Amino acid sequence: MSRDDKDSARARVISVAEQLFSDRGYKAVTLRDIADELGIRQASLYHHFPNGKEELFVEVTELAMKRHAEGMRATITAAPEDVECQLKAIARWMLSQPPIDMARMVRSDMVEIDESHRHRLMQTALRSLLLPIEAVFDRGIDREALRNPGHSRLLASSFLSIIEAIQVSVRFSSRPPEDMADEMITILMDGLRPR
Amino acid sequence: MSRDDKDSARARVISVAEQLFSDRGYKAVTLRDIADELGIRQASLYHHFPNGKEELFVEVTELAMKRHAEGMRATITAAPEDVECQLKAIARWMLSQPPIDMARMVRSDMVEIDESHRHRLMQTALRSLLLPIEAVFDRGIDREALRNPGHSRLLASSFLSIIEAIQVSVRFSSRPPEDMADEMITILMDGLRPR
DNA sequence: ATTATCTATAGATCTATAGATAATGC
DNA sequence: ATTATCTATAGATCTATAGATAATGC
Repeated sequence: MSRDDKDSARARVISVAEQLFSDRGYKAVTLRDIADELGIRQASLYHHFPNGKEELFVEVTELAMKRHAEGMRATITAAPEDVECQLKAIARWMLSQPPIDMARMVRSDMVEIDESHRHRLMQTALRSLLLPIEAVFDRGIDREALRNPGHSRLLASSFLSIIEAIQVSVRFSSRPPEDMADEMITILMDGLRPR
Repeated sequence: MSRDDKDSARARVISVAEQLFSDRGYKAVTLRDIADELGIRQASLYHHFPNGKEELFVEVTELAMKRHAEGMRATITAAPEDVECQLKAIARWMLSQPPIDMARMVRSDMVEIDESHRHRLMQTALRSLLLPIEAVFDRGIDREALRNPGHSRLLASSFLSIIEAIQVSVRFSSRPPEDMADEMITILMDGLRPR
């Protein structure tokens, strides 16, 4: 088998695993689910991931985080130097990716894996997702395009959770998620109070 | 055993199960986990819930939803007729309860249970959590205390997800969650843009 | 007599390992 | 020769059932 096939076989495993883990979480997805989706046998997964399910989950999550870190960076630098524009661009980027349920990740998935893996993944998630958004708010505050809201970390995690909620609501609404994100970002900027 | 003991034994099971399910989700919590926490044997749970794990989960979730519906109602009627006050009161109520991860519930937990149970629980969650918050926003819009933001459902689910995010962040921050909620509600009302 | 627990265990499912077989590249 | 799959299966874990035993109320 060629180097390409080797890569793409492993990449296919990761891609299917990411979809399933993203949807149902670490514990609820079995290796059998992943193998079935790939049309191979459960034991064959051990060729690509000799250390089994946890290794696969860690790898899937790390790759997703790497993708997010790079996607965020590219999205933000490509957007105009304006907080509202940058947030809307970030929202579009996030909505183009498989949903991340941070709450589930922290409270359900992470507790099932090794202490050392957990610690590293948490750091990576913080660096890849939360900090870039936080930086957008901080730059806005520096430029006095935002008044100082006190805690940009809280703002960033609220923003993230709103995007996640929109990704859930897609199941029940036919409204384009980008519309919903734009609407909420406008509200964050201008407030609900009439003027 | 007295009627009270009967009730309280069952109630203890439900209480422990709620804590565990709330923390780690349906699939990740085993009946053994629940029994261990109660200091009884796994099989003994079948005395209280003859239909097993799914019945227990459905009952736990329905009771939690009933509690939320009533808590929301009481909280909102006790609060002043002012959107900001009512939202802050709702936030305090939610923060006093075990966290609900709506995204996990919809995407992970609900897919593991029976179609009919799922359907009913989803309806109950909508009625108990989302609609009361939506109604607060709608009344604010009617009174012209809010400008019409278009979609109060989106607003309600965003609000809920912000509170949930705060409940997660309690793990990493020593800041009182009520402070964080108040800060985010003020931002929702007044916006981030300087004036 | 009723209620709440227990022990023992069946049957299903899940992760992981060992070793065989097939496909591909040199 | 290397890589990717397969079959077979061990061992752990999980849900659920059957029937025994202990505790409580009348």
